[in-house]
Amino acid sequence: MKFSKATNYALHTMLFLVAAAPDKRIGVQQLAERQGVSPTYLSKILTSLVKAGMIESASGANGGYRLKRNGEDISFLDIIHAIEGKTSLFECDFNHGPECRIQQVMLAAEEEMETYLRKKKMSELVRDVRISM
Amino acid sequence: MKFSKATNYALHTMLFLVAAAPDKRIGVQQLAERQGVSPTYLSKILTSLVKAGMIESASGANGGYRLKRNGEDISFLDIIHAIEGKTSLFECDFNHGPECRIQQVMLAAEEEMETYLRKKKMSELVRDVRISM
DNA sequence: GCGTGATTACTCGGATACAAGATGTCCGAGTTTGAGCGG
DNA sequence: CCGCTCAAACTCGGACATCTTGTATCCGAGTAATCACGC
Repeated sequence: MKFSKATNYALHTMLFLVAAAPDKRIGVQQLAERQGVSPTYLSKILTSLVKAGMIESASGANGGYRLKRNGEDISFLDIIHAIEGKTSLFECDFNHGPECRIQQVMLAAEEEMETYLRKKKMSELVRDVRISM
Repeated sequence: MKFSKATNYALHTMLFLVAAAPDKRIGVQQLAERQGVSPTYLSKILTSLVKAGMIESASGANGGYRLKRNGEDISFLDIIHAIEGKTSLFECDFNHGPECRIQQVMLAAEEEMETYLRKKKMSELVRDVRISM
């Protein structure tokens, strides 16, 4: 039960893109170098974000990634769901009646966390990005 | 990013122990059979709960597991921490200054979930246990 | 009846096996930009 | 100066390699209750 490193990479990349000029494309090499990851691996991660509709990619020279949606709209939860998937963290799969009380508690707990992450937008952090990155 | 099956086994076992007569020892075979797990594997999981001080084990004939602490005191979080460990779910390990804003947000989100799970006690579910198990 | 030893039922812990997912790497293919060259 | 071609820079996507973690099994060892037996 851990968030994957890929999620960390995705979050940092998104924070950087939101902080950068929104109409500027940024190459995956630059993004990767900044975080110490291989470009191809980061590219694979960012593909998930493209599919989720948050960013768009451009091939060719001067290609790269660019925000598609407004930074105000992108929440932590959006990014996490794009990388980790949207299935719930806990699944009770043995059959002791239709609903499992334990399952219900765990789902409610998860919902607490998600509510927080849904409200937290990327743009909130932009002001501090130059200090913390 | 998923809770392990072991956590599910541990939660269900604890729920059963809390619901059972608190002074009665229950063999691992009975507990395992009820959940469709092998006894040795469940035994390994329960060892973690013993080390956490929630239950105690007795060897030999008529041995088994028994609650050590009061069921009222045992929260979901206690059990989850015993199985999954207490390290935080998110760790930003690259060095861009002492505190990472992303890390802070993720920790706060995790804390939201943990607060809920800390308040939720096993004994709250006991009333429904015969229906839901 | 009573102690003593053997048997039985049980848990404990380490070693091992297996599967799945996370984490990366490699490479060929496609795409866009821009430079160079010939007219 | 214009248009064409070609090379360079770049991303994309699939295939593969590796490592870690979760899941589970097996087996020998230890332990406690109980049974059987002999005194």
